[in-house]
Amino acid sequence: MTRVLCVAEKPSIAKAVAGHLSGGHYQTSNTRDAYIKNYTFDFDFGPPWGHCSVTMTAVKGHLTTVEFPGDYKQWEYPPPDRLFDAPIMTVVSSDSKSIAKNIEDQARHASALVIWTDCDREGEHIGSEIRDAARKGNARIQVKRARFSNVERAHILSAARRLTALDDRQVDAVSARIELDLRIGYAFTRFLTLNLRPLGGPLSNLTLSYGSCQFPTLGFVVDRYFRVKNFVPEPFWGIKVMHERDGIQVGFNWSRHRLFDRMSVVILYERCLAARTAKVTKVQEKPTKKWKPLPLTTVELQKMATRFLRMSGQQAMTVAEKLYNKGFISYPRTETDRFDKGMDLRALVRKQTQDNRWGSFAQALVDGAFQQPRQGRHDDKAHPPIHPITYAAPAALDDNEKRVYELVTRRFLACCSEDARGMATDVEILYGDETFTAHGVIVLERNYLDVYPYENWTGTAQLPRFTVGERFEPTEAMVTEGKTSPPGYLTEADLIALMDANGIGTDATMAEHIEKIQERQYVQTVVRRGGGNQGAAAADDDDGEADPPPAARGGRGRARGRGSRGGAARGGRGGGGGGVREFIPTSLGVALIEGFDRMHFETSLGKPFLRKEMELKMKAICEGRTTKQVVLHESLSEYRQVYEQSRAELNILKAACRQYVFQQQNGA
DNA sequence: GCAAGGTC
Repeated sequence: MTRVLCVAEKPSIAKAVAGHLSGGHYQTSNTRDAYIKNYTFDFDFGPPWGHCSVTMTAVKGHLTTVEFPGDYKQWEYPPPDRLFDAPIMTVVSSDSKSIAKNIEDQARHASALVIWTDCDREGEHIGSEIRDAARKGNARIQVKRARFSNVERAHILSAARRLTALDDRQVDAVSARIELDLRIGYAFTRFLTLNLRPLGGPLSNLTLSYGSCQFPTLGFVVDRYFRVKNFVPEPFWGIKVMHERDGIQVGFNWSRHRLFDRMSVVILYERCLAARTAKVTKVQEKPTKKWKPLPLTTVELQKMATRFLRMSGQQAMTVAEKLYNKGFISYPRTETDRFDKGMDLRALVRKQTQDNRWGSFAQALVDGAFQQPRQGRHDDKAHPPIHPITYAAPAALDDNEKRVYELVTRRFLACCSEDARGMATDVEILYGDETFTAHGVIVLERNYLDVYPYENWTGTAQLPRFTVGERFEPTEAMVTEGKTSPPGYLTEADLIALMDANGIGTDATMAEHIEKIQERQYVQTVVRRGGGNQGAAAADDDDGEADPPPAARGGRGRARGRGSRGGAARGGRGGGGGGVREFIPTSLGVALIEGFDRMHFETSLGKPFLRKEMELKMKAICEGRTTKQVVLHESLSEYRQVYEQSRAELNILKAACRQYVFQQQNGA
């Protein structure tokens, strides 16, 4: 009988796959790693192997790391730029030695290896690490790869019978990323630390790290900080028309919205008054919907947790992982916002009917209100959207777990119900030469909103009846006055959204990068008082719309408008109390980003473009348009130039540090 | 002492 070794990316997948392949009949043995078990059973893979004796085990993510040889471990010598072409070694990481040994031992008895890692790039690379470990035990072992995107029984069984090869292009793409991150991260970290420490003061014992993800993340925080700081409010004027009918006050908004010239507005306003009556030119009533949310991804989970649960993204992930390990929710690291057609979602809804908060809602879905969730455009081909797996009674969870579980479950139930429905009315009037509009909505069916308190349908006022062609004299018309307002500092939800949009980090690491730049003392958080607003501009004009900052973009250096809030209370990690945490850079963070921005680079290190470029190059390797060797060569010579120039213009960076960190007033 | 990516 052919002996086959199967290896998954994590213990939970090994267990699930072993369960499906064996039909639940497997033997379990412990390994020297507390979390990893070997499962043995028989399985028929179909031709050519047929009936096999199988051992299924797992790794815990990457088995190996890369490092420099011993003579590059000192910081003082050789100089940091030697790290661009120093040799590097791939070694089994210290906490994975026994796992690698287990695979090596098991491979000795097997003639084939089947890799069951996640179907994403990193998973492909982990597969290659498993392959290397197995070949140490058995150089001639045949290597196959199973491709699966969830752990449903039928899907796993069919994956086992359609084995493919490991995709070495994806392996190469990741190994290029690993090597570049190591060389560039180490080289620039040493460069910054060694060169800026001599400035003394707070710099003398800090580690000034550079990383392809942490620096752009810092860059976002600094960028927003300057947009707030340099914001110059601009006054504007508008016209508002009010009319009362059937006991309802209707506010009509000016179609020109607002103008930045007072005299023009006054003239237009006087023409309105001169006309005395307004004429109704359009009345439109039509059914409208508020769409239910998309299935939950990691990025969305983190954004929601920071907004509604007063947790940091990092905390939310820790809690979600606990819930996952207890089997209550699905894998919490996913980019996928569409459910696989084959999944039995109704069965998952049914498990929630026993709850006394959302049970009756779930029951109504089971009884016929169920709707297939919307399909988003993202699919990582590795994991389904985050959803509850089994019912968790409140008593089984601690406080934070309860809140995250509730969020995941309510989101899931909302996804499986109907969009909210309403009737929208639009009325347009002509008053003088000016057009005004009023908009009203009545909510007819709340549907998903009943189970989803995180959203509301606002502006839901009913309009009184108007008829096309009728004339009326408005109860009131006035000139309004306001000024543009600055954006708020970045909230964690904003920051996560920016990282996501720019491809900085992965769903699993974004929260870590945010932690890292705090640990490095590049940024700090302050608590904005006044509650759960979402970091959008708090508009002080009277029509409730946020204004983009007009003049300030890019115009750094002119310090006007709101000043730094550096003296405000330091944000506690635990959230607590009211208020949303906002990120502001420290003087050190500003100095580093400003320093690099003032150097004469095509693309500054503080901007997200370099990481984006790396992403594109990885994609090109995967698609066979270039190779790992070419990418490494190109990127390293590019970064070597950046390094050379940074060294040549070091005085600019130092000047920025003196200016911001030491508050001295001489620029570059 | 230094990166980013997996996972527990």
